[in-house]
Parts: sequence; structure tokens; C-alpha cells
Amino acid sequence: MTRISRTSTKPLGTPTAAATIEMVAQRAGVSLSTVSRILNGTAVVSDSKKRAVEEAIEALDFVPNPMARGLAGGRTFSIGVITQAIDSPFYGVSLRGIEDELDKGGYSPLFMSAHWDAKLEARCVQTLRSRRVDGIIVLTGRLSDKALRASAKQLPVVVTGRDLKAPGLFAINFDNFGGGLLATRHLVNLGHRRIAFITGDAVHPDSTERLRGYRVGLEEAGLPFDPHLVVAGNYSEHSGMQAVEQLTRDGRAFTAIFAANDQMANGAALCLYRKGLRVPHDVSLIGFDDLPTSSFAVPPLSTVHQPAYEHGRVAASAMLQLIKGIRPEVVVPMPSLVVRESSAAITR
Amino acid sequence: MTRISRTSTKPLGTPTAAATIEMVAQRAGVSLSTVSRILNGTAVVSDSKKRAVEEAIEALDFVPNPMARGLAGGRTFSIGVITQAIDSPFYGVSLRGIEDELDKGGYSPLFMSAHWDAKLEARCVQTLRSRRVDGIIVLTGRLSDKALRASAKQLPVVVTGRDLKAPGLFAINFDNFGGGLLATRHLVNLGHRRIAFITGDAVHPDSTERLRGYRVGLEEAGLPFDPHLVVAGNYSEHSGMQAVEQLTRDGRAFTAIFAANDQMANGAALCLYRKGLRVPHDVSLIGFDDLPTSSFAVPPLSTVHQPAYEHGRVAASAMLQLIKGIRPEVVVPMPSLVVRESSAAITR
DNA sequence: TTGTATGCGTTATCAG
DNA sequence: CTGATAACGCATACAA
Repeated sequence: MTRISRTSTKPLGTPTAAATIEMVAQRAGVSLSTVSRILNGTAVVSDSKKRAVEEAIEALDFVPNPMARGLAGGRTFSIGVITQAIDSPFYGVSLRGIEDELDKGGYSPLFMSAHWDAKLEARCVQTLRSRRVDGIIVLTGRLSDKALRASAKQLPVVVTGRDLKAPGLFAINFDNFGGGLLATRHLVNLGHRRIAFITGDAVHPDSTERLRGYRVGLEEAGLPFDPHLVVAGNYSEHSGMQAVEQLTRDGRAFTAIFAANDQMANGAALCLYRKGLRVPHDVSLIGFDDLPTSSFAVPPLSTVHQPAYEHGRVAASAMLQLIKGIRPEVVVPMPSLVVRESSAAITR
Repeated sequence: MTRISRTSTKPLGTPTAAATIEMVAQRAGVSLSTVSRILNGTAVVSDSKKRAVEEAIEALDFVPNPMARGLAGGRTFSIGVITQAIDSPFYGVSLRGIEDELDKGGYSPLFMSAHWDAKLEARCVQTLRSRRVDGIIVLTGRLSDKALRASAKQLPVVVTGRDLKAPGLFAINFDNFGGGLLATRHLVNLGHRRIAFITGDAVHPDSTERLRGYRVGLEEAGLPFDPHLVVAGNYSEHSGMQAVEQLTRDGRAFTAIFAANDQMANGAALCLYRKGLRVPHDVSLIGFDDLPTSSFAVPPLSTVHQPAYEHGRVAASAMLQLIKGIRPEVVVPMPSLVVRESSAAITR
């Protein structure tokens, strides 16, 4: 019977009894603080001692205890990351970018999902703060700018998808307008004149920016803006389906659809399929985001590529700089058009 | 653990510097250790003092410092979670389950991606241990059973997708065989007699189990097993495409395809589409996993539903029990058949 | 350049 | 039941 007992007095043969700085110092024949200095590069240390310490560290397989480090130094080397859903197909990629970049700086991410709920998001911030994270990265949250500013007074904050300026706060916005323009121009160039637009969640600035890109794209081409061709979605596949449903129910004539994200484009594609409308023969379709799965959709989806992984890296990099006390300087990656098989020249 | 602050007259950001136990003790007129006891339920405390302390905690908006707790108590209240890719469409849902369940017990997950690389995975374990996590959950990793057993000697380990028994180790396996059987029977019942199978990564037990389900399903129906109809994939969309490519290039006759996961099924669907083969009219298709997006595929994909969210919850729950020192007792959720529109009765 | 001493916020071990 | 007090492992002023 294999029963785990925690009460017993360690009969387990612990191979590595977690070395401490003290042990390292002893083995290297130096003081405890010298080891600490070498570890943190806090001060210059003689080469000989340095070598001795490094050897001891190696030999003892020493790894600093983050807990003690945090307690003593007031830092935890962990960054809270608030995302809306840890299983989001889009943000997931960004999380990886954050993870990778943070790791370079010796930091670890602490992910929390807010599920698109401002209240929950505020709670995430609380929890994160109670965990004493050294900073918080918010991926396009629902928190008010005001709340964000308040948080930034307590600890460094990086937020994506907004334009915002405040001390201790760094906002990174991506060119949603440009992306929207790109997509619209593509459709226009293909000869489409009646292009429907499925919006994202109205409260999202990125959604309204994409819409603006659509409007300007139309304008550029001298095409009229028809409000009836703009239907509201909420970034979910389901809303994409409903949007097409509404469009056809209302008898709107259109030859192309620009969905504010790939998920809605997929929903739209399904609805079109159900109605016997072929993509792209009967209606062209373009999305936004370029989810990893979009190139395998049937047919492969034309879309606006967002470098989500880079987004994550950039955000993490900004945080690292913020922590170091320097004003972040980052290059924000631009969206680009990806033409696949869901969009084609108009046939009628 | 985190208390939601009531509607008080206090403005948003608490400018007060993080309250400590000492401050609480002072305000409540008791000793520091009494507060600790109440916080942890370590011993019985008189009701009067208890009330006083609770009031002080509320008033000071006190939240224990995890760092100090970790240092003193030797615990961190965080659980390492090793997943293969934080942006995996399938595991992402499980992560949410883990997150939610862990939260109930006052624990936080620390996610790490191993990218299907055993070496990297071993490093994740190291990093996690250096962070002093209280336990590690491994989602279907590549680590050898031996390595896992070794880790379990140091701290509680929960692993999914394996059958394994060791002290300090709890393995949760899901019924991949049953799922494979379900899918195969479905196709057989639809009248299909030449059913192709696209395997997952050969090193994965879950993949081979699904294959076994396929074989037994064939057997049950008195159908011959044709090795030529089994083609190797690696769980990626691309490999699904290649598999169909190979099947058709070799001129194999088949009326249905069972892919060992939805991603490969999607790849297969795309390849079929390119070849002018309609789903399900010309060939029926069924996947495995039931990704969130699968119900919006064109056409919506029939598949074997895996309760991934529950998987995560179950794993986390097992970990919590392991930590408490009790032998985990969990109910493992079963897979179920989801018939959508990619599978239909044979037409020829 | 190096070592010493103090403190970080809790838990745990003792006596009362 | 309750309260001192010693760890916990490290960073950091302060000395040398």
C-alpha cells in the first residue's frame, strides 16, 4: 500500500538538501556576503574568490532560494500576467512570447485569467499584488484607465491594446487601424464594392480601430459607407455566425465580408456554408489576427497577421526595462496582410 | 484567500504599506503568534481574541506575505504546471481547470512550457524546484517514467496520460481506448468498411491506445485490419494533410477517416477539400479531443469529446490531496461521442 | 575588496 | 490557550 505520509521525520533519502549561500561560502572559504555579491554582481570581487565561489556553486548545485531573496530584497522575480482566458487561441501565443522574454531576465510569469470581467480582473490584480509580483502585464483588459493608473502607482504596469501615459505605466498599442485598412484595401483591390464588416466587442478600442480602418479603406476607394453592412459581433465564432445570419435575413447584398477577428470569420464561414454560399466563389472572406489554425481552415483564411508572439515579447521586454527604472524603448511589430484562399476577385 | 474588499469609504489604491501580522496583532491586542494561529487554524483560540483579530485583519486589509510564509513554513503555495505549449488549443482548457481548482485551495499555478522536448522538460522541473513549488503537475510529458519517479521522491507529482504508480506520485489516465472504440463504432455503424486511421505521435501512449480502440472496433464488426489504412501523423494539422496525401497517392480506397486528434482531422479536411473530395459526402471524418473550435469547422467536426477542463480540475484536485497527505481519490471523466456534420452514412 | 550584523514577515518550538 | 523567541535564506547598510 502506497500511502504518502507527511508527518514522518524525513526517512526519504533527499539527495540534494538544497544548498544555501552559507554552505557555498563555507566551501569557498569566503563570507556569505561575498557570495551574494557575486551572485548579484552588486560589487567587484577579486578573481580568485570569484572562481572559488563559482566552483563551490557548481559543486553544490546551488540555486538561490527565491523566497528568501524576495523576503530580503523585497522582490519576487515574478511578473503577474493578466490575460482574459489562458486558453485563448490568440493570446496564448503572446503568453509564450512573454514567458520566453521574461525568462531571459530571470523572471517568471504568473498567469491569471480575468475572463473578460472587469471585476474579476480587479481581483486578479489584488491576488497578484498579494503574491508580491514585481510588476503586472495586462493583455488588453477591461480595467478602466483610471484603475490601471492607480495600480501603476504601486508597481510597474504594462498594458497592451491601449494608448495611455502615466508614471510607472507603459502602454503598447498595435496598429489595428492599419490592419483594418490593409484588409479593406485587399478586398477593394479584388473588385469588391459591397463589403460587410463584422465588428468585435464594442468596448474594445482595437475593435473600433479596425472598423475605422474599414471606413477609411472604403473612403479611399470612393465607396459609400453603408451602416447596414456593419453588424455587431463580440469576437466569438458564434457571433460571426449570427452576423451572417442577420445580414442574409435582412437581404443585404454583399460580395465580401471583413470580420474583425479570425474566430468570427470562422463562424461566418460556417454560416455561409450552411446557406450554400461558397467561399470565396460567392463571397470573399477575410479575418484578423491570423490564428495558428487559420491557415488550415477550409478554405484557408485570408487575414491580417498579428505577430502575437512578438507582442508578448515586446510587453515583457518593456516590463523588464520598467523594473530597471529605464523608460521602455521597444519596437512595436506591425500587422501584415496574409492572402490565402478565402478571398478572390469578384465574379459577378 | 484574498478577501474581496467590501464597499468602504476607502479610495481605490490603498496607499498604506502592506500590513503585517505584527500590525494586526498590535491592533487586536494579542500576540503575533495568536494571529498566525488564527490565520492557519493551527490551534484553538478563544472566540473573543479571534473576533478581535479578524476585525483587525479586515480593517488593515491584511494579506499574508507568501514570501515570508514560504521561507518560514517551507511552502510556497504554488504548484508547478508543466505543459507542452501554453498556447496549445487542447491543453489550454485543462490549464484553466487547474487554475480554478488550485485557486480553491489557495494555491497558484506556475506554468511552464516544455515544447515536447524531454530535455527542456527536465529543465522545467529544475526551474520549478528552484522556485520551491510545493508540487508539480505534468500534462502528458515526454519525461521517462523513471525521471518522474525520481522527482516524486522530492515533491508530490501528478502526471496525466500515463499509468504509473509510485510513492508521492499520482497518475491520471484517460480512456483513450474507449474513445477510439467509440469513434470507430460510430463509423462502422454508418456503414463504413474501409476506415483509415491517422495516428498521433508514436511515443504517446494515448495515441497507441486510440489506435487500439480502432483495431478492436474493426474486429468487433468483423472488419479486417489493413495496415495500409493506418498512416502516421504527429498530432499537427500539417501531418494530417500529409497523411491524406499519402493515402491518396498510394491509391488506397477508403470512405472514412478517423484522425487521432482534431488538429489532424482539420488538416485532413483541408487536403480532402483540395482534392475535391467532399466531407462527409465522399469521405466521412472524425477526430478526437473536441477542441473548442471544432464545432465551428466547415463542416462541423464529429469527434470524441474529452472533458479537458475536468481533466485539469481532476489533476489539480489530486495534487491538493497529495499535498494534504491523503491518497488522492478522483473520478476520472469519460470521453463521449459527439456527432456533428463531418460523418454520415456511406453513400456508395 | 571583504566581512559583520541586522532585518524581511511568517511559521514553529518552546515554555508559561 | 497564549506569548516569547528562534529559525528560514538572503540582501544590504555599515565597518574594517
